[in-house]
Formats: sequence, structure tokens, C-alpha cells
Amino acid sequence: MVRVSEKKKQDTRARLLVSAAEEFGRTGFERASIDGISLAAGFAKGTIYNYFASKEELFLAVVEEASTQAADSAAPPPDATARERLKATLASFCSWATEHGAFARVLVRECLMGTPGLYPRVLIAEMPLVHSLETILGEGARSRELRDDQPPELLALALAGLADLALAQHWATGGSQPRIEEIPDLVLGLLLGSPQGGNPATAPIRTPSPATGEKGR
Amino acid sequence: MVRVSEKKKQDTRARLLVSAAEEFGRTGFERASIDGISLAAGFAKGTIYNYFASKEELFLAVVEEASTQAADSAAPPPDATARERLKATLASFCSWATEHGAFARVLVRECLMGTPGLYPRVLIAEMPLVHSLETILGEGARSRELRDDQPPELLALALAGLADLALAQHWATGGSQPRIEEIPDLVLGLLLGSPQGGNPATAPIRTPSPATGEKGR
Amino acid sequence: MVRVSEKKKQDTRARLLVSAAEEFGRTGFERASIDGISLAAGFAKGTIYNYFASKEELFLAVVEEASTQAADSAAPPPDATARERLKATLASFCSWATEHGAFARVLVRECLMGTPGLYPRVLIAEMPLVHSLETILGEGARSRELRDDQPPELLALALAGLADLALAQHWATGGSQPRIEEIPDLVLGLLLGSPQGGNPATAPIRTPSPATGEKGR
Amino acid sequence: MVRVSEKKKQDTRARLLVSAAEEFGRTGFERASIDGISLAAGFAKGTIYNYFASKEELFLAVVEEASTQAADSAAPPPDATARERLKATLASFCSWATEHGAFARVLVRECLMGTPGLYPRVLIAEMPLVHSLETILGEGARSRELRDDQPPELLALALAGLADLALAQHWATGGSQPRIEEIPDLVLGLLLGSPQGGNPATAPIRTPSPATGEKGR
DNA sequence: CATGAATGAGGTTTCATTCAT
DNA sequence: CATGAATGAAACCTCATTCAT
Repeated sequence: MVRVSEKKKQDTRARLLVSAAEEFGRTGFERASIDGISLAAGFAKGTIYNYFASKEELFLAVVEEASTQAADSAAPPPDATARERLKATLASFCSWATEHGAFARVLVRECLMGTPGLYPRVLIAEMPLVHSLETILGEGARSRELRDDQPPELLALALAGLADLALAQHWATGGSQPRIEEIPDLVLGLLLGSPQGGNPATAPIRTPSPATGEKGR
Repeated sequence: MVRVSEKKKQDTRARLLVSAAEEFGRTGFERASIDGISLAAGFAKGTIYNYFASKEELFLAVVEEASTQAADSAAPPPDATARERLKATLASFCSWATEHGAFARVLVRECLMGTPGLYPRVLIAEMPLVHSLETILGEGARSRELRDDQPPELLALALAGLADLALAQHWATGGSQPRIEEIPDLVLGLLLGSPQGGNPATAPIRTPSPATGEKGR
Repeated sequence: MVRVSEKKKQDTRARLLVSAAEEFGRTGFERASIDGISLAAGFAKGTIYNYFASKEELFLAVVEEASTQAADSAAPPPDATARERLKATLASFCSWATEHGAFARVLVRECLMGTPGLYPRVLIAEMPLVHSLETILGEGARSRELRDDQPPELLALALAGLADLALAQHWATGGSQPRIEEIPDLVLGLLLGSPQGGNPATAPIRTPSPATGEKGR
Repeated sequence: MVRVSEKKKQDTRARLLVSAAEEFGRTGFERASIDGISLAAGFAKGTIYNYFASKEELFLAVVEEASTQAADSAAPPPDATARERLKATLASFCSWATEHGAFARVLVRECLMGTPGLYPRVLIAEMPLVHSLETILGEGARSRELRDDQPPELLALALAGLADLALAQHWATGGSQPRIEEIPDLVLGLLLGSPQGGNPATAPIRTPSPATGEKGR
């Protein structure tokens, strides 16, 4: 008896969360209508209050869920070059963002813009991503596979931030401008230069100083 | 006679705009209160409707004004190296952001987060900045002063985006985390590598190829 | 088999009634929560509707129960002076009020304040008390033990009313202002004068008629 | 300009207060609907919030107004016997209650029943009445015009309480049961005995002392 | 043109009540 | 008969907007 009811309850909660993520992701916290969320989920107005005490609690629950999902999506990076591992990490984040667009949108939105009392909690949400990136960047820098002119934590933040920006633009342009699959390479290209194929001579990102550039050739 | 009256009108409008920028910048579009804006400007509730047809129009006027200011702030870049000109451009954007914090906050906020029907208009607002950057980047790439592995318009967007993110963090942390003056070098460092002092050997952003990197040691 | 089930049902009903009396007595009809009442009684939200059709019916059932209890509490007045019998009657009412505070509070509250559609029913609730008082007052008046300048039914109403007021104040002051045991003497003192010590001949509250009064001088 | 507006505003406030008093007096605090009050006053739903910040504030304003009115209604008692002054005091209270039934009902209701957080403030509201009565009772007791077997403050409270009860019954019975004009004599008769005709010397309700009472017979 | 009282749509939230399990 | 998830009417309150002064 309890089983069935319990399962159904979890299902209802999940449906409400999805609906809320969609609404929050589309219109932001303020514009989102609680009634609308509950109705869109296929329930009556009041039902949502059997699960979340207030609009704010609902929003936080969405952020929490998104955060958990994002963290879980961080597949253990494969055993490969640092750059490939960075790409895999970003790709799994992006692919989560594709599959659970609504939650991702909420997360990215708030990461970029920081609702007053919410910023700390949202920041935590992207921490796993930033941490993974930072670790790989640090290792890559030590092994000289990757640039070491900037602290890894700064580069990690920049990678995450640019990925967020790219996602935001992706959504804002209706999915066309950068396509999701392009994003990892895009931001890596920006911050780490283009990947080299077999030709080491074409170091992608380089500020050829008169001294180094010219002389070297 | 008309002059005086006209002047006064413009003055009133300007005061309302400043007040609106402050409120919008602090609390966002939804939370901002028309009453509060008008009162903070020293007028009664209704006055604001003699100048702006609606809350949305008021907001757009603020964005427009911010955009104009930002464009005007783009001091003609000095005659110097490409990197110095980029830095000067970013610096003048940041210094405008410092002096007219309210307007800047609105602009950056919306650039990062895109209120639904507003994104196009806001995008236009940062166009002058992006364009200036793009021009310099293009010239720098052609003269091989700067990296040429990425299209200038992409780099320009990334520069502007990272600058926005840095400003947002600056404001979110109460002005401490990156200090304003650090921002130009910060984002240039991320995307173009550290500027070289006397040592040409340390090319800042470079993906050391096996040939150059490892072997060389 | 039916017995047991029937008994259990009555027990459940009784527990719900007690819980309801407590809630109604503490917070009044409007503020009282059906959920709270049912939960406080140890049942789930819906259970209460298996016993009472609506909140109003539940309230009326509480009043009914309180009324019955109050009537039953009217111990047969002892064989003593009229004043002592009045005191005993009031005392037993007060002692019921002490023991079943929740029900008493509901009754007194409504007697004093008359919820619109409820007044008639509540009035009936205190009828046994008023009737007992009236009878004793009538006998006392006829025997000249007690004042006869006012109709007994009026005095009875006033006694009951003042007792209610005293109880209300007792509860409102946290039980200190008039202590319960003081109440019978308090209201009797107000309406019948202070009790005389050894001299039964002296009618305590009396409207000296020309005949009795003047002559005496 | 300000004059007209100011006057109109006061008028609106007064109309809202009257409407609120009627609603609160009829249905009590909980059942009363803010929207309904504003609409009944001839305004839109929201207008009332331009004058009172919340339902509770509105209620308190009604109590305050009722209190002020009741205090003002306490006509300076005429220069006459103590009993006549008591009667005049009660009569002016009752006549205020007749003229401003709505406010009076709120006051009496709450005096009798005590909404939780409101009791103190409501008590203050009837203080002027109780005080007037107490003063007269004290003087009357000292001059032996009136009974002196009970402390004046207790008698004053009892007078006010019985008057409230009588008013409540008056309203509950649709105005017939005790008629308003009868109330002063009714409660005075109950607590001080029937008034004497020509003989002022005979204290009506008296605790016959051994000297006066017993000896005489 | 400034004013601010009035408006009323719309938002969040509560809670008595229903009903399938 | 107990349960508690779902319901939806209705409450309070906000605030952008209008308009007579």
C-alpha cells in the first residue's frame, strides 16, 4: 500500500520538478508562475504545495536537482591526453545540458547572473565541473602538455564560464549558433589553442613575439 | 523660453534614467518598482509615465542609454601595438563600467542572461565594443602580432564575454575579487597569453608540441 | 464482533471530539485546522470526515458534547441555604470547566460572542445551568433569603453571564486573575452582596421597601 | 490642491473604516474579506491597501477608531446623584453603540472574546468607560450613596461587562430583547439594586451592617 | 507637466473537502 | 474504515498603469 503510494509520490514530485525547471529556465524566477508550473505538469494549482513549501523552495529544489545531475554527468574522464580529457569532461556536461535542457538552463542562467540570495548555492552547483577541469589542467600544466602561464583554477573558471556563455548563446539563437557538439572544441580552442594534428610546428595559440617568432623560423 | 522648458524636460528624463538604471542594476527587471524609481529620482509615482510609456520601455531606454555611453566610452585606441590597443579598449569599457556602475550593471546582466524579448536589443548594445575589438584583433592577426588560429569575431566575442563575466564577479564579490583595473590584463592573458616582457622564450599561450616542448628541454 | 467494532468507532469519535475541542477552544472556529485536529488525535487527515460531515458539523458536535457535559455536571444541589445551593451549582459548573477546559472554553467563548448561525444552539447549551440557578433564586426570593427586587430569570442570566466573563478572564490572564475557586463567591458577591456570617435574617442585597426600610430607622 | 485631495483622502479612509467595522462586526476578523470591505465601500479591491497595510492593521484601526469614539462619547457626567451619573455614563455609551453600531459591535465582541494578540489593545479601548464608572462608584461608596461592600474597580468591570453582554444579546436578538434604552437601568438594577423612589437615605444594595440592619427589626 | 488616489489583473498561498487505494 | 494525494475556491496582497486635479 505504502509502496505504490510512495512511488507515485516520487513520480509526481519528479514531474513537478521537470515542469518547474522548464518554466524557470524559460522565464526566470520572477516571471515563472507557480500555478502555471503545476498545471503544466498536469496537476491542479494547489498540488505543488504538497511538495514544495514555497516558490523559493521549489526553485532551490530545481537547482539542487540540476546540480546533482550535472555532477553525476561528470563521467570519469577517459585515460587519454589532458586535452582529450578536458574535452570529454566538457562534452559530458554539454550532453547533460542537451538531454536535460530545462535544468541546465536554470543552472547556467543563475551561474551567469546570480540571483541575490542564491548565488552561493548555485556556485556550488558547478563546482564539480570546475574541479574536474582544474585537476586536469593542473596535471596538463605540470606535464607541459598544456599551457602553464595561468593558474589552473583561473583557466578552469574561464572554461566553465565560456561554456556557459556558449550554451546561453546556443539557446538564445534557437540551437543553431554554436551547435552543442561544437562547444567543447570551441572553448578549448579559445583558451588552449587549436589542437595539433601531426604538425607540431603550427602551435595554435601563440603570441609570436618578434624575438621568438621570427628568429625561430 | 522653450529652451529652458526643453532643458528641464531633458534633465528630468535623465534623472529618471539614472534612477532606473540603479534600480534595474540592483534588483533586475522584475523586482524593480516603478514607484521606487520615480520616488528615488525625486518625483511622484505618476511622473515617470510622462516620459516612458511602460516599464519595459523604460528598461529599453536604460539599455539604450547604457549602450550609447559604452560606445562613446570607446576612446579612439592609441597608436600602439595591437595588444596595447585591445587593452586600452577594454580598459575604457571597464572604466566606464566603474563610473556609471548602474548602467553597466544592467547591460552586463542582460548580456549574460538574456531576458527573452530583449536579447537582440541588448546584443546591439555591446556591438561597438565587440566591433572595436574585432577590428584590432583582425589587424593584429594579419600582422602576426596576435594569434590567428581563431576568427577575430569569435575572439572578440570571447573577450567581451569574459570581460562581462569578470565584471559580474567583481560586483558579486563586492568589488574585491578581480579588481576592475586587473580585468583587461586578466582576459587578455586568458585569450592571448601573458604579455612578454624581455623574455621571448616564454611564449605564454602555446600548446607545446612534442618537438618544441619536450625535446627542447 | 459488532460490539467491538462499534466500541472502537465510538472511541475514535470521542478522541476526535476532544482534539477538536482543544483546537477550537485555543484558536477559535476559523483558525482551527481540520488537518491539525485529526493529526493531533492520532489519525490522518481524511479520517475525520468519516465521522463528521464538515468543519461546521464537527464544531456543533463539540458544542453539543460540551453542553451535555455541562448539564450533567449540574450536581443536584445539596440541601442547604439558597445561597449555598447557588454556590454549589456555580462551583460544579466551574469545576467542570476546569476539568474539561477545552470544551468549556468553546462553550463560554460562543456564549459570550455568538457566532452568527450558532447562537441558538449555544444558548441551549447553558440552559440547564441557567435553569438550576433560576429555580434556586426563585425559591430564595420567595423565602426572602435572597433579593426579590429582580426577576429570578434575569438574575440567573446575569449570574451565568458574569461567571462566563470571569472564566474568560481567568483563561485570558493565564489562570491567575480570578482563580477558578474564587469565581462562585465573586459573582454571588456582585449580585447578591457579601454573605453574612451568623445572621441569616439579614437579606444581603435588598432593596429596602418603604415599609421595611423606613420603619427600621 | 492639496486641500481638496487631503479632504477626499480622509473621506475615503473614513468610508473604508465604516465598511470595515460593519464587516468585522458582522462576521469577525477571520471571516471578513478585505476585498469585500473595499468593494462594499464603493472602491476597487486594491484601494484599501493605499490606506491600511494589512488586514490586521485595518482591524486595529477600526478598534482604535471605536475606542476613540467610545471615549469621546463619555459625556461629562451631570451634576447629580452618583446613580444618576452612572446611568448617564452608561447611557451615553449605549447611545454611541446605537449610532455607530458597527464599531461598537467590533469593540464589544472583542472585549467579550479576546482575539489572541489583540486583547490588550482592545482592553484599553474600554478603559475610559471603566474608569469613569470606577470613579463614580468610588465617590458613591465613600458618601454611602452606593454599596461599598465590593471594590469599585470590580464593580466597574462588572458593570461594563454586563453592559457588553446586554448589548450582545440586544444585537443577537435583532434589537428586541433588551432594548438599548433599558440597558443602563438593567445593569444598574442588577448590581446596585432598584432605584428608590423618594427616599435617598436608603442605600439600595447594601450589606446590612449589624448596626443598621439587625437592630432595626 | 507633476501629482497621487484609484484601479484591477494577477500572483502566491491556504485549506476544507473528495476519493481512489 | 483509515489513508493522504489531489483538488480548486478563495483569501490576502502587489504593483503597473490610468486619469482627474
